Amino acid sequence: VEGKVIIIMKRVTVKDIANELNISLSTINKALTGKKGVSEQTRTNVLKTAEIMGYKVNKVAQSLARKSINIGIIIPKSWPQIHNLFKHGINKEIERLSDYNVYSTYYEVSDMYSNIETMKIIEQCIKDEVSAVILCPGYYADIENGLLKLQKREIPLVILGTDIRKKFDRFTCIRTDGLRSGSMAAELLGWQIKDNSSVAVLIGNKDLKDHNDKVEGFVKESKIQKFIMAGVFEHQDEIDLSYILTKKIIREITNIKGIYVATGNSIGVCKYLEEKGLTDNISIIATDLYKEIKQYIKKGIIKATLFQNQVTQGEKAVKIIFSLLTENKKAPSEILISPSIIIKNNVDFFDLDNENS
Amino acid sequence: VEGKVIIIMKRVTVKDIANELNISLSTINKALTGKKGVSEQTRTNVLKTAEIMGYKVNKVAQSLARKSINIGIIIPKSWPQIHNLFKHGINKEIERLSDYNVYSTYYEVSDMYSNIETMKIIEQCIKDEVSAVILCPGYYADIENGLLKLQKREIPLVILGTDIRKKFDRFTCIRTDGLRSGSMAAELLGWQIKDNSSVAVLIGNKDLKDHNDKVEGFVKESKIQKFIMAGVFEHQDEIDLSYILTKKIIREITNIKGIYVATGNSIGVCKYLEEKGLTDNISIIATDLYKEIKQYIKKGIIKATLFQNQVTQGEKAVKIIFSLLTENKKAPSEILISPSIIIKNNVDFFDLDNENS
DNA sequence: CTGAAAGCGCTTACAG
DNA sequence: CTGAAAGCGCTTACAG
Repeated sequence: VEGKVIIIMKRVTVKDIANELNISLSTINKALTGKKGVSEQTRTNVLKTAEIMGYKVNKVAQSLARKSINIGIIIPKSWPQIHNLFKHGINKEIERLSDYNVYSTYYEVSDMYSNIETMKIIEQCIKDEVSAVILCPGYYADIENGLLKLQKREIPLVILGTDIRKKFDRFTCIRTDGLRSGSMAAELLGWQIKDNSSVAVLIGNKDLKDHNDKVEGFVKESKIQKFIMAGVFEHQDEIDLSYILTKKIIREITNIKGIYVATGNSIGVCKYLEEKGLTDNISIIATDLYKEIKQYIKKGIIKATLFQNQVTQGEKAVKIIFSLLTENKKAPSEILISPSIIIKNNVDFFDLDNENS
Repeated sequence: VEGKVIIIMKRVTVKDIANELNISLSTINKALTGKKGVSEQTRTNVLKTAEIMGYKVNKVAQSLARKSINIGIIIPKSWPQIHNLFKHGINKEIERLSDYNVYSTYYEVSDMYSNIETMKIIEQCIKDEVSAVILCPGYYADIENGLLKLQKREIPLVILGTDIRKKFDRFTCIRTDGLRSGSMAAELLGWQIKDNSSVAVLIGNKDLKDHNDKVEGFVKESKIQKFIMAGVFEHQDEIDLSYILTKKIIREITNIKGIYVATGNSIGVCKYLEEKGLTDNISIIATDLYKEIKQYIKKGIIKATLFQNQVTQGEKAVKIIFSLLTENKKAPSEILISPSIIIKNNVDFFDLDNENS
């Protein structure tokens, strides 16, 4: 038939290389995987020949033969609404890789501020000889020593949802793009409110780069959208605090028409506006998605939310570790993903208990 | 450490079942995979024991041992802007499964209306003994006979982007949820235009269920958003036609403030409005994403587009076929996915040449 | 209908 | 430093 295109991958195997060079399989393997016990000359030779012949390791055969990969996951017990999403993504991908001889060990820390505890757990991971570590988000500070220990043992690390200042080899941060998230919020808000209205932004903590990025992106786009940025407020991810802050904002800012809540903590804001009957006058753009937020979207109180795809982040973390460990494929030190825009008419697609992508 | 949770998958293998029952491996295999050459009693016994012992086939080992899987892909040569996205998704997933002994054969048809050609190609697929078929979108009619032939030979089929009337076993349609897409478009438009403005909808063809669904969803939500639905127009996915239609719409509909283009063919609309300097007065919600649409979004002429995630659809198609063939896991006959909302500030995340998810 | 053997492409002790 | 052998968990001819 005209237009038929067949793509068959003629496999090049270690055996082919062995035949080509008249060397044993074990030597080939040592050379290819960087293990000791081969002369530098043999190694170079094997590597070069493999390259020329177009050899690519067959991960399927490899995982059948090698030892297990054990991924350690450090995760705070607090705020399960969000952390369970990461967990779900991680588990989903590990499940998918279970035939590849991959499993996981979970280590729980009490809350998002547990630095000393986290340090201890990192040491435990090392003792347990985990193959890699995934660190779920928290307000981490002073855990640099722990990271250094992982670094020294060449244990790969992926940090989810937050950034850390230091960049190490074999360390990757995965999070949403804060700058873009902020601009997206302002763009959506701009469709809904008139020029020269006032808007406010609520974030968790002014010390976090991610939170500041969101503000910066928002401010930039708000100039284009022609509304007035009336202030940034810290709610420390406490519902009560955001409730009180909203009260203050409503009282003090004249002509306030929009609020952008840049973390998942938007419930307090909605609660206050609902109680005071102000929901028709003020548009809320929220962040992330869980049961309560879903309800506020359906009621039309939250107009849109920027979902940070925690499930996808969790999946990516496992994928990155797997290709680093099996193919020695290095990931960039920072991966910024795009938040998804969720509105009333697509919120039901995001069934957080099951599938998310 | 407190809170440590280890999950180790103790593997149950065919050997374990063989030992348990004192039967040979080949008999176990025949029973498990539904092949001929085992007594019904043995089969039942094996199946029951496997169930009880929690046996799950190791796909890694399986794919190392079995014959190749060859997926046939039928794809129109026309409109590469969109079809290349499907192709990209399919290739990406096949590449990921290449270690699993999976490859592909592409069969090209001239355009989206080539029914006779498509029929011939289906027969060619059968001759080539493909393991499964993926059919990329077109305005198919009268290809039912071909589908029946696949059905008779138990060759799984996945149809992308469109629906077919008949439902067969082992057949799956993947496409975006038309009803929701329509409502989403209306919701976004509702943020941007005043109550009682008029809006119009452009679709490809009134005979297609998918296109009608979009209209239906749009009409439903437009009542809530309080704007007036002034008409539905067919553009047959021709740029020229949509250009002329837009002219007609502008001339005849008073107070027109919004246009929803429900297929990828929005370029003609933008062109007309841009030429006549009407882009400030009329909001456009488009569908899908390619270079030209990207540019119109950046210029602010298209306010938002509902991207139908063709790449994801392609990936899903391959995944479905793979689990059907290797685990006998049946997929539903219809899979509706959610379109992604793309606006000015997140359009750059969608780099269609590389990664899309 | 049932079973013994070889092989898929790799890795891993172990011996030389 | 180099190599021969066994094994990961399955499938596939082939023989009985």
